[in-house]
Amino acid sequence: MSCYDSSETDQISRIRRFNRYYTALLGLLRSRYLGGPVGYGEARVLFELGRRPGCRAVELGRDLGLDRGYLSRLLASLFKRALISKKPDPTDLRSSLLDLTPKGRTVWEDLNRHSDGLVRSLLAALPVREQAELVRAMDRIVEILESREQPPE
Amino acid sequence: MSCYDSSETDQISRIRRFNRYYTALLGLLRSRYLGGPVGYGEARVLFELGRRPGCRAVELGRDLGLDRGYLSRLLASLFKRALISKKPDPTDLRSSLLDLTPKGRTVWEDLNRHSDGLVRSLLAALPVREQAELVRAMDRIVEILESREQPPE
DNA sequence: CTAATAAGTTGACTTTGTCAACTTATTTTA
DNA sequence: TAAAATAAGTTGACAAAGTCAACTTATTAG
Repeated sequence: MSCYDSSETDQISRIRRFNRYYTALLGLLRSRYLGGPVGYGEARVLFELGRRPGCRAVELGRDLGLDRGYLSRLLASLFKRALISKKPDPTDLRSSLLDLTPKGRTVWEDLNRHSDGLVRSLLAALPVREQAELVRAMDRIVEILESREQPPE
Repeated sequence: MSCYDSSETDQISRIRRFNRYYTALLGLLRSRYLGGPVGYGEARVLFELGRRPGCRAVELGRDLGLDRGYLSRLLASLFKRALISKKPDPTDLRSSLLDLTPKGRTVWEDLNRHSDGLVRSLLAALPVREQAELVRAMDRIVEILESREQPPE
């Protein structure tokens, strides 16, 4: 086995190593949400909604991979706290079009500032060259994975 | 803003994009554990224990980032099902040295086969050049992040 | 020797996620 | 176009995952 072994087995174990490493890192970032104004699930919904104003629950669920029932409750909770608004979808009476309220937008901005801060402190711990290389590698991974013919459903 | 903008703001948003993408991917992989012989938390513990025979609970907890109480219950459950064994730690009567039982080792092998299969099917959806590039990018990310002076606690 | 600290357990609790039944609305199809 | 299939969303009942603090016992530090 050479120093540049690229056997399938080796590749798999390296990817799994990355997955372990990144699971831990994301867990760390996620833990920094504890005690915030909204839970992690709600934060994900708010965040996505902030990026796609006027979308319907089913789209949020698809994008975030959330169960319909769970999402329904998350939305109900956000609605009760006046962070999101609903208006009737003119093309489908079963759905509503969702939006952030001004208050929700404020929380959204706070969450973004918070997330940015976490990532910023990560970057700050690296030399400038590594910062750039890190970002390039991440971009490339997304690019490659998105090019798959059939992303696993 | 040039095509190769590397302002801090831009880097942060690209990292956050990667985090979103990879959160979804890990969630997908994780969901494939549903209905297996052990839950996801137990699987993580088993997996780590398989790689570090004879370790103590506190080390598992550190490495996996698990709460002591939660871990204690996970271990109790694995013990009750005879997947792990304990023997007294000669140097500290509060701790036990943990190991997989033969049965636990079998489950561990199944889990690994399963995880390998998930990753393999991911790789299989990519051209060979991209496979290699993907793995290289992942290695590099781990390398860079591990070089940080103070990994966020 | 005492005080502080660490490993692990337990109880009580919250959050997160899953599943299926159900209602209402839309789409398909015979 | 009426009946059947499907889709969006809600709800109840659960299960899994994770958190927190009090507690016991053992170890270490002062």
